[in-house]
Amino acid sequence: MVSERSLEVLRVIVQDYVASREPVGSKSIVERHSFGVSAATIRSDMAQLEEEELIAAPHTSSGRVPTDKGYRVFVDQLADMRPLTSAQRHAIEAFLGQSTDLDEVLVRTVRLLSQLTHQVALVQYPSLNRSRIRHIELVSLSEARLMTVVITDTGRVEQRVLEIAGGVDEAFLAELRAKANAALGGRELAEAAAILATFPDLFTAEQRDAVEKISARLVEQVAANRQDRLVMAGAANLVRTEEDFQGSILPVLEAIEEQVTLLKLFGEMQPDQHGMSVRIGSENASFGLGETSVVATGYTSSGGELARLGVLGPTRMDYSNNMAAIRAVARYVTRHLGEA
Amino acid sequence: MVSERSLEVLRVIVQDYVASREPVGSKSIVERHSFGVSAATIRSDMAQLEEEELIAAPHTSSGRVPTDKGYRVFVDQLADMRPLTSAQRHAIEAFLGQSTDLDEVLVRTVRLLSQLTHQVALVQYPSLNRSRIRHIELVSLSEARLMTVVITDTGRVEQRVLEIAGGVDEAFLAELRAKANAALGGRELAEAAAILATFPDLFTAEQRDAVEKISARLVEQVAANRQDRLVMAGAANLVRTEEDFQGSILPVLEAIEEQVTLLKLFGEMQPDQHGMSVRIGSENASFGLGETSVVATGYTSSGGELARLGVLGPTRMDYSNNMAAIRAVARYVTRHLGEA
DNA sequence: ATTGGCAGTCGAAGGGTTAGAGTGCCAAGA
DNA sequence: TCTTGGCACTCTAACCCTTCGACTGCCAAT
Repeated sequence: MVSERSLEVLRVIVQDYVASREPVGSKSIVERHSFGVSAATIRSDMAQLEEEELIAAPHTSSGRVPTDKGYRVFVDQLADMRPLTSAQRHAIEAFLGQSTDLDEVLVRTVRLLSQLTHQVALVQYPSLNRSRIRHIELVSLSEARLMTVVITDTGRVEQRVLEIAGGVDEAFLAELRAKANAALGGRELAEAAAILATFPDLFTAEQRDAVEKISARLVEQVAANRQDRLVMAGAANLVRTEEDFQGSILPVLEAIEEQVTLLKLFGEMQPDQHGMSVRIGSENASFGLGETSVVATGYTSSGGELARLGVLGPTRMDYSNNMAAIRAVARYVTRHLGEA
Repeated sequence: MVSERSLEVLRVIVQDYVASREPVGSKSIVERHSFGVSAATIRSDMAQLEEEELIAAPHTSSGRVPTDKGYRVFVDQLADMRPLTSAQRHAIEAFLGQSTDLDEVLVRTVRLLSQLTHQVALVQYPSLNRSRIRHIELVSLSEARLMTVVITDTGRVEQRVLEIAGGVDEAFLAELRAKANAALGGRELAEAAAILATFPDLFTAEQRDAVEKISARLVEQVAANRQDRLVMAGAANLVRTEEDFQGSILPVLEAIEEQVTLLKLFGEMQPDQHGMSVRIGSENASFGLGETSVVATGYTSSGGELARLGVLGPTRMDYSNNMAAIRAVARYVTRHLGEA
């Protein structure tokens, strides 16, 4: 059992260690904080914490360092999400305020987040399942090449190129375009596949082949969930914190470039009662990221839980600050995208 | 003056040093290569090279290492661009063969390049100046928000969102869309601004305000040269070669994320008679990249010199292999995009 | 429960030595 | 004039040893 004061000691150990990267000793604790007790007393508290495996010693005669379990307790029980400074709020406004399209919003968001947290920032593309189709465009690029564009009410534009042997004529394209827009405009993406399936019947036998091909492509395009992509910024911060990684940051950088791993990890994260998810060190071992922590939350564009955004960095990170920054940014992005 | 054999010695010093990261000594040269002379002779050749500042000694009694000037001579006079292995050619085919739209081609290209060279790969978005407008789409997203989409014959889609106070009605939008497509379809992007300037006169006084706003946005959109963006992959390779950087790789990673610096650097590069550009170490000092080399070449999509692609890495890199890989990939991409 | 005191432990830092690789130079040979 | 073997010299990397200092853990006293 850990006493009340012991938890307080854990808190300052986490804070001091995060701030200084030096193992924290009992003496420096009584110097820097006013516990009103002596170093020996702090030592016995530290013995308790060590008993519970919340802190550990790199070597016998050095200060103590939080374990992953210690960080976990800190995040769950001790971390206060202190509100951002007004300068920070101002930065968010200034940074995101003038964005035009979705891509731009995401890129600016991720840059902002990496600046606020000094970590690698990640933003997942929003899911489109609940969006509705605004417009479908078919453009012939050349003899045999055709481009299909789907525009949704969330401002997302999906484009594909496909080849049609023998080509298609403009009149047919116009007809298909008109029918597609009439039938699909305003519908949710999820409905599109069923509707498109009936399309070939609306055309003459000789056109049917092309219609089927185009429909198939549209279905695929509509199903292509952009949630399988994420935007990243701040890789330089990884190098800056390189010393916090026991091994090399190479696997971490590779995971970031792969994206797949991170998307899976994002998918597994369970939000707490404040909507924040934190995964710490060894909790990510199955992803080969046993020395990194991920802090994330969800954001929504127009209706429904849509996607996640957060940061990734060494276990030794400023959780309080990062959680606050992420929450603030997520709220702002949600508001900004919700205006659509 | 450097003798013929001295240059040959420079070549093997570069090759061996690149391969082993160890300073090269006269003894190891006679062991690994058959010059038919003794170590003492090689030493006098090395004295010549050192006199010319083509090689240097990290400390008095160690082997020699190429200087930036030495790499320069190597690249200009000694490097042979040995053709790729058939396995490598095969990889290019397999990797790029199935790409659909432009974005996809670029992303795949940059990944491929980083794999072939083990360096950070960079691909600049192609210039659109010579492309022609295929289609213009105006979509009302909500009361006051409108999306403009410009599609070009190179398969590029540019989208913007703008706000129109008071909104616009569908009929007007349809009219504007029709007129815009009639007037701009098939025209080069460069011509668009002039044509759009005449647009407000075609509409009634009360519509003019909205038309002006939309036209202005389209002009901006058409002028927005995508050449100011680049795609990047293989940052992990930087970490892998970290020891080749005297200082830290931090400024390099930052430059990569900034993009602006690299685009300027790309812009300054002068192709040699084979169309390849190589900038070595201190030649990039003005960009804060005095320890990195950049190898690049141009590629074209449909007509005209369009954009650049290449790799960036430590001065100690395998120039022969990288130049060959870049040239091969650029040729393939040019061919692939030219089919449009 | 808290405290001061004290012995004990361990890593980091400094100094000194050694082994080895490599050069530079020179005088002799082709 | 170029090449060669020999040899003295230089300098680093590695190793060991010692010292210094920070911290803990324990204990007896409060």
